[in-house]
Amino acid sequence: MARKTGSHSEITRPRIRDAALRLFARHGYAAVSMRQIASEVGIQAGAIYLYFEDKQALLFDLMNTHMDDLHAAWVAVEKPAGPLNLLRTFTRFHIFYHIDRPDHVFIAYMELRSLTPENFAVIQEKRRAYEQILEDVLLAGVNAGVLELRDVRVTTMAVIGMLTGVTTWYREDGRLGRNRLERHYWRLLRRMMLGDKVKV
Amino acid sequence: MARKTGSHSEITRPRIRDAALRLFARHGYAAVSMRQIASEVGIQAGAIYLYFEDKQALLFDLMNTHMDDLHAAWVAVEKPAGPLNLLRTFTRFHIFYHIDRPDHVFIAYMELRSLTPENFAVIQEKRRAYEQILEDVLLAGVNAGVLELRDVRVTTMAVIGMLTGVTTWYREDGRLGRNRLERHYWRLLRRMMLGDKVKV
DNA sequence: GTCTATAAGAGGATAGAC
DNA sequence: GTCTATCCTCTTATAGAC
Repeated sequence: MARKTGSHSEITRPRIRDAALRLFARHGYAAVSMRQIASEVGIQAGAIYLYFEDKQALLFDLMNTHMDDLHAAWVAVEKPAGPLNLLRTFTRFHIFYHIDRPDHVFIAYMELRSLTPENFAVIQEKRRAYEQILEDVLLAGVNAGVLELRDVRVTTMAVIGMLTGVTTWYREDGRLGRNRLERHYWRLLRRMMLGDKVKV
Repeated sequence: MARKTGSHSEITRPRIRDAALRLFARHGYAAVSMRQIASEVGIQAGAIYLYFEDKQALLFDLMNTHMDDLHAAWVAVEKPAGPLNLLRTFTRFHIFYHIDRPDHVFIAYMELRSLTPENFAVIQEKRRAYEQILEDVLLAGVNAGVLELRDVRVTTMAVIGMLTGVTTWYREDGRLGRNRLERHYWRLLRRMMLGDKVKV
């Protein structure tokens, strides 16, 4: 039953997404024209409207898919027992997932202001839900008496900021490999979380 | 000798800067038109060109002034003796300076990609120099045997990310006052920096 | 110093041929 | 499904009146 004749839907649509993702990340949503995106794909500007209602729908599709993929990826991760092991797993997951998708992350953080109010509300809620994952991990650690934190919410935001900040400076070909990077961050985090219970 | 008759240079120019700063922060450089900026000030678009060569010069002026002010503000801070006290002072300075100027910070981080290569190089170098301040503080702490850090550069970036991330969620009318906020962050930082030397 | 008017072009989006 | 052609609006920037 699959459509075949002359249809490139399954090829062109993802190619438009890829081009838009890269261009939006590089120059910003407002600075990129439909003509530029089309040119990257090798089609005409008008053809984009066969796949996306308008420019805003294209941006929303990129951000929304990213947030859904991020959630799904975390769900798929095997979770170890114990709050501290779980925190380590989240740290590793977050850092690796983010440095592997710098363009997605950049857009998801930077183009929130380019969304319509309705679309913004959707994305913002998914961001909140993701932050909640970390907050729940920390809360479990506190309740289990493993972590010593005065304010779980503030700590959550501090950790998210610290981890996500990696994407702003990490380079794949830089001095540090991804594994050493992750271990450094985990060392810092572990100290931060455990207080005087840490044995370095 | 000051010019007086009919000249509003000293009034209009800063008003253009203020309007542009707010609009750029809210909607992004590329999404804001000269007409919008002029309209906020109550002048015509053409009048902006009396004060700034073009739109790019306006953006650069905002970012460059911000970086210079940031450096100058740190230089003006009274520095205590001892690496740990100095780190505390830097933490407090960075958090307060940044949450007091959310629009400046937002632009300085988000609109780097909107700068011409020449202007980008200038701003990037000033950002690097600011990060160096923190790196030097940490280095002094390590050399004095007060701080225990494996990799000063990575720690610097982690701390900068954690501190600057505050601006993405902090609200002046939120649950937390600025002083309690700063103390929370310092608590986390102190643990992170001191390792097993900390007494909580 | 600010205005109106305008140049010269790029923007998003659509219509209709093929 | 993609093309060309086009509409109409908005853009940055300048010229010249006042």
